[in-house]
Amino acid sequence: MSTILDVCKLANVSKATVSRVINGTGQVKESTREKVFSAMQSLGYRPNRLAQALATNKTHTIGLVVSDFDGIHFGLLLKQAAASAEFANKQLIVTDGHNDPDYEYEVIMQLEAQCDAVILYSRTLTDDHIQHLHQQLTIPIVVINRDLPEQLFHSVSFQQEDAVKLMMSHLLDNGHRKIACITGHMMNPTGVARLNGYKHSLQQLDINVDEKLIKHGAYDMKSGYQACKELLSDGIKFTAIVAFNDCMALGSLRALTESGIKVPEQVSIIGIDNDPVSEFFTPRLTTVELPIVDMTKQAVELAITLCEETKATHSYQYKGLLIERESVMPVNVTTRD
Amino acid sequence: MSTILDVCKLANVSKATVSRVINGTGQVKESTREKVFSAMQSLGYRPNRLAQALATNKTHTIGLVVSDFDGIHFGLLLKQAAASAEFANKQLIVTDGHNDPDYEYEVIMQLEAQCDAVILYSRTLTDDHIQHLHQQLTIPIVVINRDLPEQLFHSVSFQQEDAVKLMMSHLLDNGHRKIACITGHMMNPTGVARLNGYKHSLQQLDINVDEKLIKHGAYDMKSGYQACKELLSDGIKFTAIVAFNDCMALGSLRALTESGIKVPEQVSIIGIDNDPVSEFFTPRLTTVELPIVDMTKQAVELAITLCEETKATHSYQYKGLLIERESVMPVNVTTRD
DNA sequence: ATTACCAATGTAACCGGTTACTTTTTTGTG
DNA sequence: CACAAAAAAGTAACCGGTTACATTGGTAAT
Repeated sequence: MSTILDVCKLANVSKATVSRVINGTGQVKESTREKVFSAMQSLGYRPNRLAQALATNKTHTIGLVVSDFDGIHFGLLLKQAAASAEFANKQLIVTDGHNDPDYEYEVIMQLEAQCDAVILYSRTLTDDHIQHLHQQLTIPIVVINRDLPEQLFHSVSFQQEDAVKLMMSHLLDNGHRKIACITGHMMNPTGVARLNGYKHSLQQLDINVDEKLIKHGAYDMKSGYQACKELLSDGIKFTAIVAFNDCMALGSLRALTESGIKVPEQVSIIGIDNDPVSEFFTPRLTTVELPIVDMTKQAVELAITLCEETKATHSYQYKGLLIERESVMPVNVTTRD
Repeated sequence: MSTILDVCKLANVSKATVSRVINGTGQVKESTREKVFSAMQSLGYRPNRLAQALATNKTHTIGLVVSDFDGIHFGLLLKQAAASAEFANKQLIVTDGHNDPDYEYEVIMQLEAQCDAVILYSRTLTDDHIQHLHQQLTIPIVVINRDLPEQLFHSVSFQQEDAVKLMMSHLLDNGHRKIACITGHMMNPTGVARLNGYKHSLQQLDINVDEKLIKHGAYDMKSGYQACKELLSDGIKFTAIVAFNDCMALGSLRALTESGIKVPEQVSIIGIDNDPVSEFFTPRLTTVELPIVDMTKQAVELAITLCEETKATHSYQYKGLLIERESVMPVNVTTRD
């Protein structure tokens, strides 16, 4: 690996001049520029980014931290983040927190010297953790898909409660009253907000919230499957399931199918996310879209903006959109009670 | 962000001493060690990794480059890589190549100063590209899931052709003779090897290879879906489909279901990967497992080993394992011709 | 021809660490 | 108590760049 000194020797100029050529700064005579260029060329020289970063205190890198690499919208999120970052000529470095808040906290603190900004998609950190990070870090932090108590940080969030209300309305409009609910983790605000959406929707119609209809999942197919199995073995009647993401909805679809229960004829299912796989199951899953791609794009753009200007708190909020497919139908009169 | 100098002042010692305390090297009196520790503590000091890397020429980081962030085994791969890296106390930095060989090449070259080793999971780079990289780079590179022409590089690979032969045997054993094939990209060795597996399996039984039964996909559900639709609209008879990954198998399952064709009663389907979602479709997909988790673990361990000792070429090869579920059944006699 | 100015380049300090080498302090021994 | 050896701490160069400032040389104006 050749260094700037090798280029200096070959082109017979000083470090400063080479640096000027690399960065296109200052005044350099055309002939020397060419000399330097061809020296760089023939050496296959590439400036050492670490050294550049150290000298300039600019890394041209944005960090993306997710709680876990098999997270929910993971694929779309990463893909869009990578695309947006490249578009802005920034390096993206992606890390996960192994679902461990302490580790995740440490990872982020470590990232400080390596990034100009951090995007955080966390489901394990508490609000306090994030608050602390925000105070400690000298680089901006953009929190994505998370409801913060107040608009203290830069954030790109989603109207969680309203989205669930949208799901519920769709079911309620179709005559469903006994609606089972498969939630996500309850330690973070997202799960709580969504559950509120479920409960409030029922309460608005004076329908009793039956705790036995609520099962806690972990956002993956298996837990959706298991939650549904429990629901069935509990022997409680229900005509529809709201799942707090598509994966769990699809897991429960499988559980129902296995038990010989027809979807949507006997039980309707609605998910949230609009996960790309949802369209390929039979029946195609009705869902509320969580526009993770747009949100990610926004988050990256915001992060990049913040690298240059540290302005006031920015925050953006997105909302859900119902995507009707085939997993919901009007409640079957014979099954109604 | 405090630096080593801040610690020096507070603890009233020199940089060298602080450095010794940080790294546990050299002789330091217990009392000064404590002094330095508490100074670091109260400042919340964290050594700047960039500076450390520059000084030592060791980054304690391994780079993972994938061609595209929605790649095939992507989730499992990243998760395992992250876990293995953390276990060895290495930082993992993940980047994608936007499916563009030139960009990917450049990304890898850029990584040189930032990593001690690179793991490459590429489906866009040609063998020549990889060869070049290998020559240019001063850090070791481990190629995963890719058949290299000769054992020139460190690699963790998979017996692609044999795996497809395994799939084919399973179908052939079940009496299938008209077997449609949904391939992946044909510009890289994996696709070619797999297609050879398909053709050779047939040839061994003196069955004609009918090019009309071969459709090219792109390893995602949509392309599997489309390939199958084409197969159907072409009006060619087939009793089974081999797809070169589970996603495409599941896409074709959907296409068949949509067209009212029963799987496996009328058409059998077999995939490869053992993608976690395969179990949740109905029927559960029969597949050949590609042990990506084990392979990844091996690759990371190899990469880490190579950071210390640059030894002879290591290579590991894994093979497929048939996982029988419900998407394959003996050919229906009435449909046989 | 002198001066002034500006373009082109070089010098050296700096970013935040590590480390070979040197100096100072402590300890042990006769 | 003197002195050698060992332990502890400091000094300064270095990693590979950037950049403020200094220097050089050429050109136009006087």
